Amino acid sequence: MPGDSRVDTSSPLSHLNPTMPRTAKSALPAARLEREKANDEIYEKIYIAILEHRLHPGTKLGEDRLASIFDVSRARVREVLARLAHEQIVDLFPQRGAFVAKPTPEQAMDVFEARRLIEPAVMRRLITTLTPDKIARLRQHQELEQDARRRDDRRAVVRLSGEFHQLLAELAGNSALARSLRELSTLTCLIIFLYDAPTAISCRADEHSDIIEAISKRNSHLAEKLMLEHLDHIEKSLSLDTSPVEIDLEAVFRD
Amino acid sequence: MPGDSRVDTSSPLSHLNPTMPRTAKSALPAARLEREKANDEIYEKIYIAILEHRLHPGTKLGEDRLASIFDVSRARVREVLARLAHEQIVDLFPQRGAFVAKPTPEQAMDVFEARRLIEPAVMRRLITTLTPDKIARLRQHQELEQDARRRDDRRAVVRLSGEFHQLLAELAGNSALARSLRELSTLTCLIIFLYDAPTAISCRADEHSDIIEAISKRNSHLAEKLMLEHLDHIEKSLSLDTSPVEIDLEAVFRD
DNA sequence: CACAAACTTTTTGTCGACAATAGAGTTAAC
DNA sequence: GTTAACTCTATTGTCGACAAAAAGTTTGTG
Repeated sequence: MPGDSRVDTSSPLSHLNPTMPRTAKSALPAARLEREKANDEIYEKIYIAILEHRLHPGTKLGEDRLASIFDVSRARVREVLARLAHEQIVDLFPQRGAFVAKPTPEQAMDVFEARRLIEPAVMRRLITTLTPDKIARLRQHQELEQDARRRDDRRAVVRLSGEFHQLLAELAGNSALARSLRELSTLTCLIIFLYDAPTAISCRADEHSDIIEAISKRNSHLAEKLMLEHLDHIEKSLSLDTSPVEIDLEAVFRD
Repeated sequence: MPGDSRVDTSSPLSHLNPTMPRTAKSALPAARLEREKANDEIYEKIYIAILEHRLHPGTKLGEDRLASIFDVSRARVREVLARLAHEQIVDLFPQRGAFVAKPTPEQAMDVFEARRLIEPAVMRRLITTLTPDKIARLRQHQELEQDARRRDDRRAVVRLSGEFHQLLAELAGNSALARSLRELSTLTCLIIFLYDAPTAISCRADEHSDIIEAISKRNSHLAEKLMLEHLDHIEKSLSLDTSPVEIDLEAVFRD
């Protein structure tokens, strides 16, 4: 769930601080969740649209435009855009508005380097804390993905591929790593759109399956190796060396 | 600079997308920066206050209160609080307001696990890209820290200790890792306040110096080892096993 | 005396309006 | 024909006011 509405009921040490609501009334009223949802829904709609490449990097997200589309006030839209901006999904230019982010090649390389560091660790942690339930959830997600592939639904494939990695991190059980990987994963979606060499398909179909297999056999070494190869395949299929920030028009038309 | 006002002038591929401002007029007008600063300033004031333990975890941050303190409208305060909330520095309870975050022991352990993963990688990267300028900046920061120690300014010491790790990540040159580490570092400040065993001092004085020494000698192996030990020392000085979320009052007074 | 209900106060959520600025279009001058 | 300055429009930034909800207070009852 992306919209992390932190209605955290577990507040430790609350007895120490008089400013906290004392009577922690267990589960929350749920009535307000509907209110909250309003904002989260429009957040998620934009988020998904971007992940699925229905909204291209660089496109402007005008406040009034979105406000009338979702039939809410601009203030709500503004809040959502701020959230997206903080997650680096949109760039916010002061006095100019919000644009879907366009990670630079440098950023892209940084993202992959970070993923190569974090994801093997996620594999290790996931395998040491593995349960049948977790394997089931992975297989379940894998079916969704293969379904989308069979339907040739490119957009869903891209999104689900990203979500697969997020799911791995979530199941691994380290909130900090999961948080980081979520951001890296969404950025990767943008990067793939911007730099994917048109010939190559972003993710080979069975690599995720292979990884799940290695996990379910608790073969940590293999799982890490497959993950690294998987990340390398994705990065190799990109052309990050091209188009350095500005095309030198003079050079193009010289002589 | 915490307030990441992304006035990114480098927009690659902008020629591909007609919705982007074409004439990228080099450096930005600077007049608006003063406007921006207004918000960033109040962000940073609260941020620093929390890092320095002048604002304790759990304290309520009322909007009206802050608005009159900083003499701005509530809307500005709201925006800043949203930003802090996204960085997990404050918890935002719907319809109730903003409170300085109180990471749970589980979160705390996750944070340290993530740091043990990321920071050695930061050491490696920093050393492979080391320049005299970077060493100078590290030494410079180190002096600030020792100064604060001499003055016995505990608050500054805590903050500067955290910033040291952020500086390392920044100098290492990977934006994604730097971003993650920034969050982890600020969370660590909160964690230290909540769980520091009162006997132990949070950071031994010379550990940072030792790390800088290892870096300047380009001894990656040693730097990584020292960093891991440093993190272990911090974590060991905490009592994360105590106070599990809720004190069982009945058990306390039973028989 | 304790507990519960109703009322009051305080605080947050939401919205619409106004001011300020950037970008586009237009006109004029060279 | 190209460039420069100016105007005009559309969009963002900012604010104050109103509505809704929670916390605090008072009152009444067992």
